[in-house]
Amino acid sequence: MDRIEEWSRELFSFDVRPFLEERIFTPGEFILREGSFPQHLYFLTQGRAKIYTTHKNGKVSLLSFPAAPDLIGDMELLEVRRGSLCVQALTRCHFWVVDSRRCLPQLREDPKFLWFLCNHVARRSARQTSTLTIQQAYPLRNQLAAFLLMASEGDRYRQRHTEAAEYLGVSYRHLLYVLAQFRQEGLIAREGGEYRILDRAALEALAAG
Amino acid sequence: MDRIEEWSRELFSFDVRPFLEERIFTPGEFILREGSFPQHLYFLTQGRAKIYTTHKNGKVSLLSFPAAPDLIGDMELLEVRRGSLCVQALTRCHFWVVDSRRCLPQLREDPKFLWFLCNHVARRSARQTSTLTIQQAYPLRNQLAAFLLMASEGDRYRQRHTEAAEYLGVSYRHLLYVLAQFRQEGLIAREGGEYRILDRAALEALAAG
DNA sequence: GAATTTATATGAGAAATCTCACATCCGGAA
DNA sequence: TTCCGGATGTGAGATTTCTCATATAAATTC
Repeated sequence: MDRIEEWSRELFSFDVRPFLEERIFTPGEFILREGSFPQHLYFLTQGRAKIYTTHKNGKVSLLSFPAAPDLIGDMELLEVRRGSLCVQALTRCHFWVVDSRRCLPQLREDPKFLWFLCNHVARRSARQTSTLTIQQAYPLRNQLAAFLLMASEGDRYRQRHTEAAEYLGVSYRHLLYVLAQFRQEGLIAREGGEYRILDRAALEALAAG
Repeated sequence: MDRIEEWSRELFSFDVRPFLEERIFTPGEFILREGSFPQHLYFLTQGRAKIYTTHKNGKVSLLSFPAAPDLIGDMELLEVRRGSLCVQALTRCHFWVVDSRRCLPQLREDPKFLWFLCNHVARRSARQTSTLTIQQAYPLRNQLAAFLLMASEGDRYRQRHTEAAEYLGVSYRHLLYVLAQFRQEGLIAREGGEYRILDRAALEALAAG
């Protein structure tokens, strides 16, 4: 496969292929589980997963939906986190898996890879900053508007409400409440099993705060 | 100053001193302002600052209180953020300032520095993940307990309520409400201008969820 | 020192959000 | 097919949190 060669040349200064393995996870399968200590770096090349954590009070926080191309296991490589999150495949997921334990010395000396990693982690941090402050400053109404726009394909929105609630950090009940409000205001409409965006401009205005 | 030399040897493979400058900010002074594009990396060696952002609806989110040793301007160096945050000195702040524009080529090739940067950014991201999910899953009661323990020195808590409210992402009114609750339950007591922690164990239990 | 701002404090009522209860619908497993 | 767990939807009432008004104390400015 020369896709691998091209890709590995782009991200690494050294030949990473000896430490590389291709791997496929089926829907529902765990890439990382709470309490596990991965020794690998997972490059998601195809598919979609979800990252979440469960709290002592039983609530689940859905952190993100990584989709190809993305990187999983970076925080664990940097040893800033120790198995506090779950990563689970949503669709069939293809990975290029780097045995980071075996090639850690090379990784630590590879400016090309490290620059990529810095950018990757920093981008995630910037997203989190934004999510965190928006969540502190606005009610669900505004956040949901942004989420509808972000998670819809064209005018169609078809996410599981259970997942959306966990992602937005509100109760299922309240999510349905605000969705009903939007419907009543003519911003969205239900069509069979999914929703259709009727007034994109109004949602964008809400999302912008 | 050989403190600088020692420090620069620890973080950089190349001689960073030609690009280095020492700088002091007085309390209240801005290190970064909203809308500015810093071309520098600020190593906080002494003092304490605050990072915040203001939303369109007027609310202020206090993100963190960087204290020495810490790093400011890293996200901007990596170009994942463009002047959306304010950083303001709380106490007199001493910095070692690297002119990152002039030495960007060296920085991008320096695995020692990049490894440090990765770790730094990743640690911040891990903190944010934790903050974000805890905030989604628990009411102020629990978060405040954690904050009191974190922000107190010994048994004494003496933070500005205005700042605490912005940091915790709740209204001033509500913060006072829950503080009064804690007082009534005998967890804390007011002593002059400050508070004293009476029942650390109970607070720890609350903080743990 | 007077004036002005900023922080502290508290009340009342409204809005946002949560919990729990219950009904329906659908897809997969036996 | 039947059964069952999960997802959807809705109601009622409780809890958390917000907004606004108001008052005083402390700090800053002039």
